[in-house]
Amino acid sequence: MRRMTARPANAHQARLLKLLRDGGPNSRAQLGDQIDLSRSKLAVEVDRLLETGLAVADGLAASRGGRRSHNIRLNPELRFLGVDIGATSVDVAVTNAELEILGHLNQPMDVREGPVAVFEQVLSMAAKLRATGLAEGFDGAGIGVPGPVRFPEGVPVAPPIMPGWDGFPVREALSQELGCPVMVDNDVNLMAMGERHAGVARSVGDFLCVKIGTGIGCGIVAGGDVHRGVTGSAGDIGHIQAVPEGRPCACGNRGCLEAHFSGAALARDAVEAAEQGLSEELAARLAANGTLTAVDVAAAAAAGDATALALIREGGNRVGQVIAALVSFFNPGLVVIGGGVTGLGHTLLAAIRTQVYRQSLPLATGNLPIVLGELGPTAGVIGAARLISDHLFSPA
Amino acid sequence: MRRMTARPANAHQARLLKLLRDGGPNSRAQLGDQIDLSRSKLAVEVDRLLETGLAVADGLAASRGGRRSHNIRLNPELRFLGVDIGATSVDVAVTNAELEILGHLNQPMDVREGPVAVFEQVLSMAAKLRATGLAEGFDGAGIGVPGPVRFPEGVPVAPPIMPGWDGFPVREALSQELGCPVMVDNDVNLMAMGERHAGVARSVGDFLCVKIGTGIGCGIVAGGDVHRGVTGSAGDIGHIQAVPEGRPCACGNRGCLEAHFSGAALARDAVEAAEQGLSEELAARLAANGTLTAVDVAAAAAAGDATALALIREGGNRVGQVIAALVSFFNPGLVVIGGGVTGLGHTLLAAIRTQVYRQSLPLATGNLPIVLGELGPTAGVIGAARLISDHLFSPA
DNA sequence: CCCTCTTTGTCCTGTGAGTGGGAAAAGTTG
DNA sequence: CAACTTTTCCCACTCACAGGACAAAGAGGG
Repeated sequence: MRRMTARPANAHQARLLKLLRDGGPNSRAQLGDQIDLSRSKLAVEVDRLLETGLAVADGLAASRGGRRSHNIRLNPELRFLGVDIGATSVDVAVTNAELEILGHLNQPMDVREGPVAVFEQVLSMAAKLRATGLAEGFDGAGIGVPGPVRFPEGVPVAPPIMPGWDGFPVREALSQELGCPVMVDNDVNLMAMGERHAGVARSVGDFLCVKIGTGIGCGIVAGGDVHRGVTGSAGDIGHIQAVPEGRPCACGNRGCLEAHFSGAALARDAVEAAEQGLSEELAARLAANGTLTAVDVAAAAAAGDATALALIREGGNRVGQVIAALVSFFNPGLVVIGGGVTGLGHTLLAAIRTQVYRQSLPLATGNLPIVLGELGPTAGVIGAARLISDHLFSPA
Repeated sequence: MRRMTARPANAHQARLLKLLRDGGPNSRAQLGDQIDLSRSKLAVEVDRLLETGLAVADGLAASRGGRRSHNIRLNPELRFLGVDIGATSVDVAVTNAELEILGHLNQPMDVREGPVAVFEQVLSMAAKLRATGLAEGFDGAGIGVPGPVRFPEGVPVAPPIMPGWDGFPVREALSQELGCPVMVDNDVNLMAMGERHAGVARSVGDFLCVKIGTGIGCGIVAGGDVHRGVTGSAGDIGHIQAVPEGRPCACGNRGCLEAHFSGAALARDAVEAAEQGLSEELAARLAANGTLTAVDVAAAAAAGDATALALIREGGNRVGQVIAALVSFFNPGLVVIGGGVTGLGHTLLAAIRTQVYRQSLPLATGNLPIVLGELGPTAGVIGAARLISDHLFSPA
């Protein structure tokens, strides 16, 4: 099949495509209810979408008391690729035009191997997904990278944890390789977009999405749009000082949040506790695997291990303290916690909530839910698909 | 003269009005260069503005090499009222449609006296300005209050420092009294809008405006728009914890930024230092006036008093630490420092800069000016006038 | 099964916004 | 005074869109 090359010709068509994407198949009449257009104009625009192949007819809709309407849906053969490059692993997924995940692969991998090696991996994963018959090609791809991105150009800038990526033309290179349009963004921003599209943040216009993985970052959504800042580094909260004169951090300062709590810091603390004999549970796991991760700490905590619980609580307090400051500043309507350490679950959440509710003013916290992300590892790839579909479903 | 009641009938007219407001008198041809409309259409819309009296003809423009053009300007009889209610004083100013200040009054006053007493004062100041012949009436008024505001309704909500104002229908009451449209916002947001309209932040789309007066607040401008948060309390950074287990604050917590550095805290510290005999300069001023304010500290510092300088530096460090966190989070293109304590000048600025440049990542601080506000006490009233003019110069 | 009512889809025309060209008016420059 | 510019006014033409008329298709009642 030839890939779709059409783009909406005007704002109406773009609007219709987004309605179909977010609301699934719809009858012409239902579309008419949601959009402010005369029936004649609507019919013309829908016909154009059918002509260009962006949408297709899909049988008859149920009757609403009169003549039955024809259903319209986005072309079911459209395929988006969502790529979420984390610090230690890559997620690649294929979605249809409604951003439903049709296939999803995850592989451990170190970003520090550099863009060339990583993209080789990504492309082979994409090829594997294609080989299963899920897709014959891709109409667009969204890529998330764990660092700041100059958004318009799709180029990482000065990424602390991924040297070698600085200035690498990710967007252009992948667009060339995949033969389709590509958009690049920070992985945390994509997670926020994912949760907003299909997760807990559906229909919330102002919220924060804190991702605690190997590092810590924060997606900022203001007025429905992602705020990226002037250099694309907005949300980079890992190096906010959480502890005056605290631990040294890789960035050269002391007391950075990331140095005190993150997947990496937690693992280090756990190993230390195990070696000092503070926790049998952790020691046993260390002996078994030779190493510890956040998952081990979560398991130990679930088993009631006091040391593990204390580690989580202390970390939660640190993060909560920073989030409390951000809540006072930003006054969001929701805070979503996501990333690798969400396995720590309720213990972590409780510690964070305690800090935030205690330290921020009642007006800001009064009706502020602080919840775990709903989509887990798929948030990033869904957000990536959403990014490119937003781009492609806008007037050219 | 009857007040203008016309409003722009469409987006083109609104656009033209804003061009005339921000760019001053302009010829039709110059307007044509700035707006994407055919000459014929432009002529029609300009004529309508002239008909409704929103704009007037204003002589001939200089020739650009051919026939001379007629100048168009906003009706010079339009008057906006800008009101900036601070914790301890009120500013009231009259502007023309181009937001130039024609008259400005300032009076000490305590907000805690409640809305009725304050508005009596404001109305009498407005009447005084009117009596000078500057205005025969007002076409709109913008009001800034020192606390969170539910923006669409123009009602203060749960303002910590102004009990008695909670839920008071400021917008409606003043609209009734003044007989013109009124908009209400947080005073810090208005300061940000003022600096953006006519001060250092001209043409900066993403910046923070930190106002250090009796308390501390922060105006947030993202993508050219003020971010107010879901409950209108965004930017309320005075109660972010700056010192773990620090001084008790009126809010019930400990270590709030505001408890450690603000006009009020600085005055308290200065008195304490004077009484302990740490500073002759401050002691002399205390003896002379019976009290000390930020102005005294500034004067003492200017005279080289070591204690005063130390107080300023320490305060600057505290604020700088918080701003550093906000810079990491928000990634602004500019930070403006304003409010009553700007008299502390370079010493304060240097302390803040040091902290921010040290604690935030280079990508965020690389090209980040941190400067004093340019407009001083007029920022608030200009912002207020801007607020109402933005409202009135939008399609109805 | 027939009749009426409702909903959906199509066609057609009127309207108003907006564009673009040309001519007249009003300048400047040499 | 002639040649050239710029502004302004006027007019015809295009285009998007609304809204009504009408046909098609189905539901439901007698």
